[in-house]
Amino acid sequence: MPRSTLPLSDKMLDLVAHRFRMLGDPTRLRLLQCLESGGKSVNEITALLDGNQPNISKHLQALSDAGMVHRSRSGNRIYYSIADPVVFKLCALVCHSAGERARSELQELLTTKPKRLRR
Amino acid sequence: MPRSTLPLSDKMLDLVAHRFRMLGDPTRLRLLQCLESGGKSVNEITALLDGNQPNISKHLQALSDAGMVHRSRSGNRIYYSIADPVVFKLCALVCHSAGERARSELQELLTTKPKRLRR
DNA sequence: CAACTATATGCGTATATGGTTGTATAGGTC
DNA sequence: GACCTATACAACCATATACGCATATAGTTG
Repeated sequence: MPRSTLPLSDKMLDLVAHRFRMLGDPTRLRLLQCLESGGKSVNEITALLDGNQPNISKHLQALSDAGMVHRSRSGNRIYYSIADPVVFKLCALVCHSAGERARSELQELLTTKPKRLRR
Repeated sequence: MPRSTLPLSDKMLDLVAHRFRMLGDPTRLRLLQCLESGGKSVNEITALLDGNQPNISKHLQALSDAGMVHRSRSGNRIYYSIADPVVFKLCALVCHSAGERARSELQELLTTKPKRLRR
């Protein structure tokens, strides 16, 4: 019985990959970012992000299917909200890591190719 | 940090999305998992994962381009190794979150009927 | 140089994904 | 009921991605 979590089962790998793929699109990241300040209706989101409604709706549904946002109806509209704030933690980690990498790349560029770049 | 990190710039959004997309494929997750115990040559990885070499090589290159693995040559072979262990933290977070969701979904299935917002 | 090994690349194909447009459906209002 | 709004769905196109095969490159050894 696989007790250790690291050698993930194939199903778990697919599941995890699917979640990462959900985060792998700028439009969806924008959506999540937009929802961080609180749940919003599709209309509000569409206006805020300046996108077209069907596209927004499709991405929201994808996120909803993945269980990353929660939907609830209120009269005529449907409100979406963050289902699991862990996404922001993930983003923060990736941002930090990406920043680190950019910095170290810059460093390498500066040391291997001496250029007069002042800061 | 001079600025708030949350309203990400478009470029940063693309970069973050790209990194998430790199993690959004089961084969690449397997690759990373395989490298967690230490750097390995393409040959070793190919054997361990029972995949075909060109495919493995291509995924490794993608990961390398994204700065998530390191390459180093030793004689005839090329060794790949994890560049940033943050990927495992990310995976752990997603695994935990996905597990939570699966559990709550099961719970919901057992207690209520599937909700439908349409039709 | 030839032969071998290890890794990378190019190509064709199947599939997945994102975006746009048009339309259908649910709820609210008159 | 007729009509309006908000949202979802379907069909389509373009692009991206993953894979497998064949082949090319790089290094090593005889």
